[in-house]
Amino acid sequence: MTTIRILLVDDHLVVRTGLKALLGTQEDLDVVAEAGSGEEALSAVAASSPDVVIMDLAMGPGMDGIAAIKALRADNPRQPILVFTTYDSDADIVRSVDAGAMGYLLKDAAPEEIFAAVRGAVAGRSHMSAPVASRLFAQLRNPEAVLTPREAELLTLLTQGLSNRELGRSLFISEATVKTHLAHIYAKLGVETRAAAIATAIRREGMR
Amino acid sequence: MTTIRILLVDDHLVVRTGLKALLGTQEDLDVVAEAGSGEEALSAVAASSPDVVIMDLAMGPGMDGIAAIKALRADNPRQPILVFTTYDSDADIVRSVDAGAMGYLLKDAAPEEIFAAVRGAVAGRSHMSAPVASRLFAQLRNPEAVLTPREAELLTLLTQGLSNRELGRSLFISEATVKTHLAHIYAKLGVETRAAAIATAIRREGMR
DNA sequence: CTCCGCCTCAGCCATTTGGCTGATACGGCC
DNA sequence: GGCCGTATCAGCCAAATGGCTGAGGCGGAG
Repeated sequence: MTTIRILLVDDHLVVRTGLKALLGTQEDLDVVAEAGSGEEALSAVAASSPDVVIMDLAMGPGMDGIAAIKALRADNPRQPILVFTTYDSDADIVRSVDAGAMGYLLKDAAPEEIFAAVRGAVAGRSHMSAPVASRLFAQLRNPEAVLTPREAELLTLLTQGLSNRELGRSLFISEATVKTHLAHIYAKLGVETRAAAIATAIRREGMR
Repeated sequence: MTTIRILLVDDHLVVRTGLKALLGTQEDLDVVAEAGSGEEALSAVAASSPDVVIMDLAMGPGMDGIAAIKALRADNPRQPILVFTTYDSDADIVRSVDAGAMGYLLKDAAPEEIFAAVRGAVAGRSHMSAPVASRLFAQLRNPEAVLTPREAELLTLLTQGLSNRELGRSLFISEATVKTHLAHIYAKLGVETRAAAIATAIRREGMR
């Protein structure tokens, strides 16, 4: 049995240490490199060409996890990448899978689940924690609730606290159009006011 | 030199493992118990009476970190407690100190800082990570920007997406009063609209 | 006791937002 | 070619929001 060589990417030393300790209990798993940022991750992959990359999404200033995944995939499209993060926001999940992640683990996952996901990733199998999977299924069940690109763009600005006038100016569209988009967004999010939309978006969609 | 007996409280096994590994490198520090929830923390303290409790604030369902601190302090007012968390939100900092925490560490703190904080806590010294301290100082510099209890209460409901009418009903006050409070809140947060207030509150004050 | 901060409420008015209906245009799909 | 989803815009009207001034009660600090 060949050992699986792993790169850990997380901006918290404590998390890296803990993960390394847990993975170290398995004979076939070996952490060969660590990175504290997206930039470091890129050079670490180039230097040690790991079998699997385990990456946190939230990573302080600079390149975030999604961007790092994309960059890694651009260099090597077959590099298996596992997302390992605290939150299961719809937006993060979709963007991660979109960026090319092989799996999506939550930080409260049981060690066995993590081990299985790592081994599976090398074998080409993808894995998601149960709460993550159920969220994805929920999205698939009512695709009409998925925001269009333009709506998502508008929602992002909305959560910055912009008024309709400002939204129009920022996106080079009229206020009328802004109102149309907003009405659609409200319907899809299941809310009736801008305030609730912002609250929902920041909490549920992970727009921070 | 007597060894310092530590209780770790964090709902993530990975974090507990990492922290234990880091603390284990120090001869005088010994993790004698772990807890994955506030409830577990209470019985763990009763069972092993640690010298220091290191506690995460965010802890899944059930009792949160703040409540756990209060409960611990109620049982034993001299129990040193260190908060160890990811975010440095104003609200969390103030509430932690208020609840009786001896220190406030961020999860990206250097190991040496964590060790020093633990040893200091036992000796009766309090410690806060630099970003945390600067936030507290900022609050002290302009006390007029601190929300009154009633305003904070209103802001919490505001971030749930309630309308003025609903806010009034929830707090048993007239809409006129709601508007007065809101005007004060906007001024203190440095925003001009409800939307911006919600965005600011959720992101900066940590109202999730 | 007096002053001040906090909480409460009222009225007025300008602006913003939300709900509605309807319309044009473009691109992909069958 | 026709249909559908997306994006764009208009006009109208009701409701919600924000800015302003003013004011009463109440409790703590000086």
